[in-house]
Amino acid sequence: MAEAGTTTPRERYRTQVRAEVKEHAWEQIATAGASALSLNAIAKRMGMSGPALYRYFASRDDLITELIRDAYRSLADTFRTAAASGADLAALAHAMRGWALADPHRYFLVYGTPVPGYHAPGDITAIAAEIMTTVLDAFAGLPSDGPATPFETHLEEHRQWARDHPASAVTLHRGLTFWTRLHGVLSLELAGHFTGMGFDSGLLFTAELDDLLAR
Amino acid sequence: MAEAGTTTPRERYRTQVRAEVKEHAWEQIATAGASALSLNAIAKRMGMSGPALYRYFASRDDLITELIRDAYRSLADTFRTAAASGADLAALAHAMRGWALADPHRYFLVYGTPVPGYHAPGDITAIAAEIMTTVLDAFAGLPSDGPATPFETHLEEHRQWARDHPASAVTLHRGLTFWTRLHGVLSLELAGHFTGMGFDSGLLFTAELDDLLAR
DNA sequence: TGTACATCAGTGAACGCGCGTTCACTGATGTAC
DNA sequence: TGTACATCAGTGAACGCGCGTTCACTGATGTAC
Repeated sequence: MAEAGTTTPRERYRTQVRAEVKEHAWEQIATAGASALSLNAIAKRMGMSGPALYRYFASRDDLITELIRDAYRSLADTFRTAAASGADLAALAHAMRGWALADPHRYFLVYGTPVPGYHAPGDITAIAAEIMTTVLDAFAGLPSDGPATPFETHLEEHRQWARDHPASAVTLHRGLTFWTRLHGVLSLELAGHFTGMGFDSGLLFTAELDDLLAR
Repeated sequence: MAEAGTTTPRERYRTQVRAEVKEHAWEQIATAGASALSLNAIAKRMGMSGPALYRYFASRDDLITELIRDAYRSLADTFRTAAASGADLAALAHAMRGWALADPHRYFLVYGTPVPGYHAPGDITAIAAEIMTTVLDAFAGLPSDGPATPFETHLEEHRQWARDHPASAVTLHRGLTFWTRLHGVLSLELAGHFTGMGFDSGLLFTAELDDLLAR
């Protein structure tokens, strides 16, 4: 029997094949969109028969869920790593932009058109919360002066999502704004709504960021 | 022969069936997503055989393109109507929010995850430009003081998209910011990324709008 | 007003396709004694 | 070190399904004289 914490050759093989399936899945998503993802097509590309993949994923939905989880995880890790190495908000924002541009299909799998009827399992929701926490932490050091706005007053009593976070309502608002503004530029840019307009969307992103931090 | 500008019964019938097909198409998109849209399924729902629909739409892609065109058109009309009745920027923003909330699937067909390989025909691009023009017009009356930022300087020489619009670079920037910030809140809200967080996303939207107009 | 013809909506059969998934099976790899 | 057994990866056949699209055809509606 294998020691605890050791991997057997079979386990390593399994892990490797699963990873290879996912790689092909991402390729397919990039080529034809997530809705065209097909286990049979992936199997064919890998030189295997269709049913073989059922040794590795319980179903097509199972594979997609795992891709979504990986996508969330990779953003959370990007943020955590950046924050751990002392990144400020600007660095965090650029890390996010880099993550999104590196693979737009991955961005859209997380933040794009939702699939009707699909509900993410709880652990994915937890990762989303982790991401938000990183953002709030990054704001925690900044001074939050000025009178509270109506929305911030509202947040005082509607902060379930940040129940365990010590940030003030003003900070929560700044965190949310950070989040929505970055997504505003990124989602339009990645979906191609700026193509042909002529300006550099990277500069627009930076301008938004500057405005955001110049409070 | 029918007089010019008159419609024959047959023409009226055609128009009506086409509209009915589209209605069922939207229902199907709402139920299972745009990728699951199927001519055969629509035909069945209408009590017709599949091939019958080919009298009304050249292909499945043709139908989808028309739905996208209709979606763009309805937003453009919403804006135009609002602007024509003297709406200010706040009213324009709320009109947009209303349009998006009235039918999230319609919003996502336009601003959601792009379909790999799909290129909108020229007339659709023209509608998108019309929408942007309405936004810029609404900003035209406002004072645009203060020193130009780096991005605004960039816009001076990269304003192909607003070639025919008299707005200053500062105004162009404000128009773009208006656009990205509203989409930032709306896209996250509609995709459900705020569900369970506890706050009222309408108030966040309004807060963004207030900040935007309080320059 | 009636007849001959043209137009056009809709049908049913058919083609070829790929999908997800199940099942019984083969053959290789690992495990226990 | 060798033998008996268990585990597990992968196959091929099969099921049932719905898809987009074409085609030859029927029957109703509209048009011309």
